[in-house]
Amino acid sequence: MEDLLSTVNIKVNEKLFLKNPTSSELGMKIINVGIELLEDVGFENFTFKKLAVRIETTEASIYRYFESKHSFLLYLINWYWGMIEYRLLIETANIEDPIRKLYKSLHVITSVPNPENELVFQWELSLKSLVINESAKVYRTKDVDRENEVGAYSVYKSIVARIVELIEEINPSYPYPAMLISTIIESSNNQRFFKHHLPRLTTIFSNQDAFEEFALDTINKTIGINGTN
Amino acid sequence: MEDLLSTVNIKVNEKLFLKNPTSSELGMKIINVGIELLEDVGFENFTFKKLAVRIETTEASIYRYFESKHSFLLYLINWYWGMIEYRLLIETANIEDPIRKLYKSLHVITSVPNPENELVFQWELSLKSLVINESAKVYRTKDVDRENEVGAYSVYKSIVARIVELIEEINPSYPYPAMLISTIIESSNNQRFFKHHLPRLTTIFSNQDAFEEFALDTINKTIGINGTN
DNA sequence: CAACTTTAATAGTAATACTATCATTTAAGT
DNA sequence: ACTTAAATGATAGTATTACTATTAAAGTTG
Repeated sequence: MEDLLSTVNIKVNEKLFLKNPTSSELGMKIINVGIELLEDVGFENFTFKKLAVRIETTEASIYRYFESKHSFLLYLINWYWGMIEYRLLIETANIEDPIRKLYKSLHVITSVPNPENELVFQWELSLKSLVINESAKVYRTKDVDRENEVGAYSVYKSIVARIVELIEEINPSYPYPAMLISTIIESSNNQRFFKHHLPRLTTIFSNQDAFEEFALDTINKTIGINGTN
Repeated sequence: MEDLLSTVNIKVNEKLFLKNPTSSELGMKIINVGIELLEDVGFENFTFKKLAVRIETTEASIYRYFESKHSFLLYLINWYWGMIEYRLLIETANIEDPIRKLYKSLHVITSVPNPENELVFQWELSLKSLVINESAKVYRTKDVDRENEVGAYSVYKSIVARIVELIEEINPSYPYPAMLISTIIESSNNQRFFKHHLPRLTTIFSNQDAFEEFALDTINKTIGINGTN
């Protein structure tokens, strides 16, 4: 698997920025250093002022790209989803068996990149922890509906729809495919957060990724796959 | 079931307030009107200033009770958890069969109060929607660890632990009880939020509570209960 | 009714979340 | 090389937020 970012560029909904940050050096710096700063201080303590200082530009310049720190976060999360959707596409392209396809999809969606492996793109790790730590905040605001109208969540929805189709192919009588898959996606982030901060709320195995196992076990049992994966 | 609130008073960790709001009229107003205001404007737009105006007091007076709006939210969520723990205790007290006990517990934890039924306590509905809309924000901050140290999440953890025990009694070989139960709890809030704002991420049945069914189905299948509910 | 606690009133501060203006640098086209 | 446009930098300013501090008034208790 080669470097996706350098070859493919992920399109993000144009309503999420004022000016495309991937179109300029400053824009790219905002993204790169922004992810870093978000990781360091957390969303609530993150300000464009701080970011401006860190990349040696001005607040006003950043505001030319993004309306607010909230839409900046939304942009980053959407970039992440876009990347996942792309990976979903290419990494499952030549798999015929819907069950294997589902397993692969689950892996793409829920796994955490292993720092020992080659990274698929530069800020893969930071972005993933950003998603884990902050993504739940992004849609739980009074603005969801407005944002949803301009398509801010359509990538997320289409990822869910794609997996729902797979589940329906495997077991058309399972009644809750969308619930199941969005539960797994959200839980992936939750449980990984718990693991670091509230370990008694989760289950930890020392040597392997408990969440992926749990997800697989849950999916298998709920939709009724009894294969020997 | 009589009015719990009027007879029992839910103890909330003392580190979560500067002065116990249940000890005075103003304190109670802060809670009551605070819940209302939070529901109206959402956590990000909520300020003590606005609350002060609405209850005709001053910002400074509110700050005597709570350190910040974040700790106010944390207090409310903890009050909610405390209430759930209490209900868990009394509503499952005389159930012997661990499976029935688990089902009842699940209901207490995940159900949304039906406005057509008698309410168990006054702000039951508002508080529940507060939990649904805002609770994910409460622990996903850079302060979790510090707050966790002073016990801000112990009620939540003890609720999870209680259900984990039940699951272990029912099926000692199920490997992920804590993950399963915290997933269900978090998902309960998520899915109900999705239902209102991002319906394509969830499954909706017109005539019944799809989430409770889903939760039951998932629990039954994952831990291996094949009874007839 | 004195002592004490609680609240109200007012003021003030540093930081946040922006918007506006204008000068300067850089890049792109002819 | 020259003109024009676009992007950035520098600076300033505003309303709101998230507090803290001080003093006065009101209510409560012993």
